[in-house]
Order: sequence, then structure tokens, then C-alpha cells
Amino acid sequence: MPRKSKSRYALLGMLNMTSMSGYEIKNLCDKSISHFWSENYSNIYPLLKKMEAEGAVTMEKFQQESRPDKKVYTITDSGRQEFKDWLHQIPEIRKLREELLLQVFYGNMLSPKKLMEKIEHRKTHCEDVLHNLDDINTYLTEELSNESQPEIQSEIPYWKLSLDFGLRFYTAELEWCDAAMQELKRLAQEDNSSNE
Amino acid sequence: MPRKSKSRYALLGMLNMTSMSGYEIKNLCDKSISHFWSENYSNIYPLLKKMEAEGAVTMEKFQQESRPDKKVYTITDSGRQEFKDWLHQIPEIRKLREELLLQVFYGNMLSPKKLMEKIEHRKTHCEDVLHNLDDINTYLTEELSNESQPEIQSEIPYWKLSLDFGLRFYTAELEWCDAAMQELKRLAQEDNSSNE
DNA sequence: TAGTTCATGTAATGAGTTACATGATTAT
DNA sequence: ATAATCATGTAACTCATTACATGAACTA
Repeated sequence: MPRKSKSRYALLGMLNMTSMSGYEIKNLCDKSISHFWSENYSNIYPLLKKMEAEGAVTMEKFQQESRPDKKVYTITDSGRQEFKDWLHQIPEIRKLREELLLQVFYGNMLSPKKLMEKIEHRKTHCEDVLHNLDDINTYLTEELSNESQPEIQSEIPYWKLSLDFGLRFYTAELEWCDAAMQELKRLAQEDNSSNE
Repeated sequence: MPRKSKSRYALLGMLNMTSMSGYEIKNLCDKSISHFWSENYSNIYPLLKKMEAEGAVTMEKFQQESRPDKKVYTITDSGRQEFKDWLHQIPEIRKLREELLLQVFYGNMLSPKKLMEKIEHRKTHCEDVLHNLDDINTYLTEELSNESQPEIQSEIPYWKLSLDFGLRFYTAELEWCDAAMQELKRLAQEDNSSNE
């Protein structure tokens, strides 16, 4: 069975909330699911065109001054059905490919100091993502709770669940970074004292 | 800058420990780094051939009865240098692509029961991996500590660090599964009581 | 007799990223 | 001035997986 692209369902899911242009989809992705899923324009635009040809979405052009036409896409019944079918399937579990871990595994070939730099770098990244998750959380809690559309209200618990995944994931990674730093400090000291 | 394959360094790192055939490399990968890195035969064999042509490794054939020749690869000085150069680089941070989370995010379109099935499925997977990690840990602690080669002894702390990453990562995922199950149970009950 | 281990590969596919291309408006 | 926002795309590339191909020996 050849691997199938899931981007399609990410886009259909977004369009199932509300009709949007490719540009707006990208924005919404970045603001909501970016901590576990990302899409590029160069993926979104051709996919929308393809889905339109296949009847999963329809497109309406809106003229604008001094800008390309805005193409607003709307999900069709067939698209909605396809989306629901996917929702009922067991999701793929991807294998990790962590270059950092590969370097840690071969870490004996490197000075502990150099390794610690890499781990500090990763730790900073985790902190960045965690801040970003805070922002998403604020967005969900404040902005969306005010728009008291019942449709959106009932979605919030699910958005928070996905947020919580990110929180736990990146917190665990950060904690590993701290533990690894400590262990490497210990190893570096052992090295020093054995060289004395 | 085009993305560069890191499989090359995974293989060079393995060959830097000891000379091996492609088949043996695959085995060792499965037994040591599979929780954060995997390689397939269909990637390994062509890569070894390519690296030989480029002078990063050399190959020696060993005849065997009733089996294809065993091709044992040995890292060269140039290969070792390339490996060390890579070790000094800051590793790539890959973006997550979690289909499960996508389905959770759009979970309002699905019954809580169906969602819980998916999460149970993922939880089982986490448990499987954690058991596997235990096995690797046993392998490292028992089998390798007995072979008291000082080279290997000094590598064990780094292998344990990479193992610890997996432990924390999959434990965090498992804990998220548990928390998510509880939250979904709560949501399902809310649904029920509002329908009464 | 069915599955695993040993041992090697090729071919095809597709998913995802990066680079390239254009261009006005608005905010810092 | 420079960066960000709005708005669309094409072309190229490569990474990684899956399917295919072969075949003997050993084990449950």
C-alpha cells in the first residue's frame, strides 16, 4: 500500500469549519495546529486546485485591487464525506528520525562540551515552542470563548487536547535536555579527574 | 540549501564501531537506535555502494556456501573525517506530523467513543515501544557490560542517554493518552446528560 | 509446513521541502 | 529602508518507503 498524503484531510478539516482561501488556510494552520502539523503554500495551492478538479471543494473568485484574485474554497458534500471517512480510520504512526539523538548515541566521539551545546540548542527550541503553545492557548481561551458560537465552543475541548499533547511532548523533551546536561557535566568531570 | 540525507552518518557511525555487512548494520540499528532512527535494506545497500564509490568505506567480499557473498564494509580515514565533521554540526530539528493529533483536533466531528479507540491504539503502541526499550536497556546493561572492552564501556553512557530520551518521550505520550481518555470520558458523559 | 534468519539488491512511487517568481501595501 | 502582510503559484529535488526479486537453511 503506497503511503497517502494526509495534507488533504488537514485542508478539508479547515474548510469544514469555514470557507477560506489558501492563504487563510495557511494562516489558520500556523495559529492552531502548527505544533504537530505544518503545511506550506507550495503544498496548499496545488492541492486545492486538485481537490477542486476532483469535486471535494468548490472555488469562487473575488476581485481585489492591486492584488491577485482571492480564491475562496468551500467544501462540498463529497469532500465532507471523504473527510469523515478519513476521521474513522486508524491514523498512521510515524517513525521518529532524530538527528540529535543519533549524535548523542555516537557522542563518545565528541567532547561533552560540544554535545552540551547541541542539547542547549534543542532546549531553547523546546522553550520557544512552549511559548508558542502558550500563545495558542491564550488565543483559544480568550478570543474564541468570546465568540460564543456554539459550534466553536464544542470544538475547544478537542483543540485543548491537541494542545496538551504538545505541552507534554515538549516539556518531556525539555526535561530530557536538563537531565542530559547534568549527566554530561558529570561525564566531563570524570574525564578531567581521570586525566589528573 | 537542499536537505541532506542523514542515513549516511548513521551508517558511518555504525561502521566506525566495527566493520560490518549491510545486513549486520541493519540488525545493529534495529537493536540499538530503532526507537529514534530506522533504516531499511533498500536504503542501506545502495548507500553502502555509493559510499564505497566515494571512498568513505572499503569493501571486502567473503565467500559463503549456499548464500550470497557477504560484503563486509570498513570505514576509511576520509569516511571517519566526514563522520566527525557531521558530528560537529548542529542537527536538524524536524517538524512533527501527527495524524492522530489532526484527528483529535477535528475530534468534534467524531464520537468520543471512536476517538477513544484511536487513543487506546496509540497507547498500546507506546507500551510496545517502552517494552522494546526495556529490552535494549537489558542488552546494554547485561551483555555489553560483560564484554569489558574499554572502547565500548565509554560508549554506554551515551547509549543510555539516547535510551532515556525514548523512555521520557514515550512515557509522556502514554500519559497524554491516559489524560485524553479521561477527558473524553467526561465529554461523553456531558453529552449523555445533556441528551436526557 | 510455515515462519524466521541469512544475504543481497532494483524499481517505482510519492510525499514534502526548497528555491524560484511576482508585486503592491502597510507598518516599524 | 526594511520587514511583514497579502496573495498566488511553478519547478525541481531528494528523501524514504514499498513492492518486487531470489533463494537456501534452520526452527517450531
